[in-house]
Amino acid sequence: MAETPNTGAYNPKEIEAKWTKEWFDREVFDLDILPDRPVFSCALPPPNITGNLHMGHALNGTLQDVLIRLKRMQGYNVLWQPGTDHAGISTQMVVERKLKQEGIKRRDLGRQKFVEKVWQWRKQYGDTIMQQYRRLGVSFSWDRIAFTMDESYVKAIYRAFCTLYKEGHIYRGNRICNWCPRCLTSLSDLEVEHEDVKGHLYLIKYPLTDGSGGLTVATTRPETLLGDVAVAVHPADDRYKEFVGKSVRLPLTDRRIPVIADNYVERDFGTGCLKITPAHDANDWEVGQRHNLSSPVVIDSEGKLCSNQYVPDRFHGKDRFAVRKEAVAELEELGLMVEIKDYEHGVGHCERCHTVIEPYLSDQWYLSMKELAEPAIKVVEEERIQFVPERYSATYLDWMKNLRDWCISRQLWWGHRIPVWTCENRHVDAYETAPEKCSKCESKLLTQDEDVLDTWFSSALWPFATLGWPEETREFKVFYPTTILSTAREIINLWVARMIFMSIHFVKTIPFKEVLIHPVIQTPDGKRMSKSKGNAVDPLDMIDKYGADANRFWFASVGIKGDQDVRFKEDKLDEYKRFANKLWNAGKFVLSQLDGYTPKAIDPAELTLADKWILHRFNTMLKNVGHAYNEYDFHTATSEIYDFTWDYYCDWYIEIAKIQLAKPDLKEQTQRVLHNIFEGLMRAMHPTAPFITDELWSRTPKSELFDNYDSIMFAPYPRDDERFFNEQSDTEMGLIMKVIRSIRNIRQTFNVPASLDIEVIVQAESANEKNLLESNSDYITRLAKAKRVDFATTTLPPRSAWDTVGTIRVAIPLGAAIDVDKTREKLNQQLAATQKEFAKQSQIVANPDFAAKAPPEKVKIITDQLAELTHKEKSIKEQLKMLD
RNA sequence: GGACAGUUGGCGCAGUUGGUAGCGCACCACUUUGACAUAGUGGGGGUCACUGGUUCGAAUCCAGUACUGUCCA
Repeated sequence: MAETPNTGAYNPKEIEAKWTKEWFDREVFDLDILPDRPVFSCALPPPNITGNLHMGHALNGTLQDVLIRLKRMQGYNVLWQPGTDHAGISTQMVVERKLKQEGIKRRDLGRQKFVEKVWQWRKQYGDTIMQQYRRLGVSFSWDRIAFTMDESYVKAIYRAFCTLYKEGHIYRGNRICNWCPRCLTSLSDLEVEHEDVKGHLYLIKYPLTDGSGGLTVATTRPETLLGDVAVAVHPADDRYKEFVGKSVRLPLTDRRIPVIADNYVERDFGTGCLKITPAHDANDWEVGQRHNLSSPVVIDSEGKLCSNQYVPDRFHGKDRFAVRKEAVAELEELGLMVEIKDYEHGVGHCERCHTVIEPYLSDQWYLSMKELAEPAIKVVEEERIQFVPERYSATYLDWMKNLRDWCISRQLWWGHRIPVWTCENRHVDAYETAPEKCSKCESKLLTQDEDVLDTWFSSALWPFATLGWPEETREFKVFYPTTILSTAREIINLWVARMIFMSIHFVKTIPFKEVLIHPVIQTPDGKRMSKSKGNAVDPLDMIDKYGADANRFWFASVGIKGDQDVRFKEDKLDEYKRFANKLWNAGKFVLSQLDGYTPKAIDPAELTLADKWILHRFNTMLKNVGHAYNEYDFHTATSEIYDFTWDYYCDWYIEIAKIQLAKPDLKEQTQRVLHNIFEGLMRAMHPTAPFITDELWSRTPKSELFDNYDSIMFAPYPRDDERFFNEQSDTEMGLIMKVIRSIRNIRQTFNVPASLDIEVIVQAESANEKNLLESNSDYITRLAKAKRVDFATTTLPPRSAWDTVGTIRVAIPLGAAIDVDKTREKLNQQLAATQKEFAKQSQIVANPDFAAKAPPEKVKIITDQLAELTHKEKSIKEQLKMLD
């Protein structure tokens, strides 16, 4: 029924709806742990609850599902842990925006009410992406969907935090952090996107207080000069040595600031004089610390100029960018602006809202990284954790070895509130649950820290917190450490690294053994897909249009072993849609031929050449697919299956099977081969295309061996069977196929109508080849549409169309119908090609070094080819002569 | 600025130890034969980015250059 009316074409929508319902009704995805089985597990990188499924999710979901389904079929206990994270900033933004439409402001609502609103939103929309994943057919352990704000997960986070706090790894620091003036929160280094921006380099003169001239500093941010506390030069810079120790007058204010010497200054940059603004630049902060300088704040948390003694009244409360303009104008008027150059430089932007980051001096919580990083570096260096492709371990190690402390606090309301309480006597401590009294003085007057934890802090515990840690659950014992983690490369530092050091620290083991880094899907012209640019493709639209299996097939085809970037071309989905249709129709045909057939194993003794050949091809394919999956080479696995199905099974074997099925003595064995391969092919393909294979497999008759399997997804994954490898059949069929193609070629070249029965003359010099072709002439007559093949004629009729296959001549006597000029033209073309090839080959052989240095088997190949070419040339010349 | 990757017919890509360049789409021609026109059959089309090196022999190995992209600062 799953067909488009009147056409017989495959209709994926109907099949996908049917099986999705079936799978969920029967709860086939729920976790089931069976005794004495090997284990394969992985955790889905938790998507954000505000998110929608994008191409990256769909790609990564497909790759993991292929592995999970494969391992499940291979008899493993599998766990694929799904779930979402609470996405502090994003979710808060979304809910704030929604409330704003209702005219409600977050601060008016208050923290508790606001958090309630977020929970309401989460209940209504927070599962959207998980529902979208269903369309892809992924076999998560659906009964185990986790969320980083689940009660048990929260426990894990507070356990982790308190442990790190008590060990001294977490501390509070007053220092420069990345601040988003729109989100009003700090961000970690990794949440800042650096982007090249066309700006200016301003050269500003700071007059010396002794009246002996001035120093010209270079800056991209003149508005920050109000917070300057020094001008720095390089200690070895002869141009400025004499000024060190003097002071300058800060323009736009009356302040005097010193000239200092510091190695940090790059002599070649700008003028070699650097203004130092410790409160608004991370590097300046370091300089300020070294020289014991103060750090006046002149820009507030909202990016406006402060109303304080450092800022002239006229700038109070004005936006930082407005003040930049005004300051530049004033400096020009004062004659202190020496030069303004165009200048392109990297500027940090908030990853979520794209506001320009303001380096901001504030109190934040930090996780000290040095001790935690060390063992995490070791496990990758010692290859206890391996990256696939391997090159990404360098990305990881590079970052881990140059790690700064991690700012883990965020000034948000949605998230895990930092479990640190301060009592009335200023005793500070961390508590896993809300304390009744201070741990030090027993005071009952305690206040909790206002900040929440970075979402990535909770995600860092994902692989073990979802398994119930710190409880020793059964799942934890069975499935941890997980087997693989599959993700995108931009997440290596943000998430993968953090899971590794957290797992080592808390669980004393690695979180996963291999990290699979999949490619990034780009637009057709190689640009990054992004929702805001409007060039993103919605995978759900693609599933609607081409079917989930076609999409999965494409995702698998570009999997891990491929490039690091993949350009999205809709044509490719169409190709795989057509492949699904091809499979569907082949299935229809095969199933229609199985009336009255009882499944039986194949007896290798009772096979025709074509049977042996297709079994050889099938088992070769299975072997290659097995190897490919072992290496996470999804591309090879996919193309092996695709090529076997279309090029060998459909194009050749099914056509030959039609001949054999018509012969009573061959019918049953042909059914057997047709059926065995088709049934096995469904299982081989199931991990990539679960919907169509489940449908076709469910309709395929099966032997009692399969009675124990409820669904194809639990049936054993097919393995190659040595008994069916048969190279000889491959060589022999290859020759027959070449002869058939040769006849087809002649027919087309000479416009012999398909309806016209023709006689074909085949002359083979080799007795073996002759016997082979003769005993399989059925294949030739049927597939080349010949009335009869004549192997006996030694003298060819003069007006024949010819072709050669190795030393075999293939001819069709056309009599008066032959176009002599056309024949001559074709033969001359062949002659030229043969001679060209001959020249090329003989050049190789003519080189004395070739015979001397090349391995003998290679020499033989070339000399054999040369002999064949000579023969071919002779044959063509004979044919030409006959035309005269 | 540092690192990584890519460059093969019009387009998207394969090409595992170096040994006569393949696939899909598109293109041209023929075919509605009873699994499939979302198909079948045949055909045209590439000095494998450039330069140099190693080698009897290089798309393949090495070095450099150019362009494109990604990650990190």
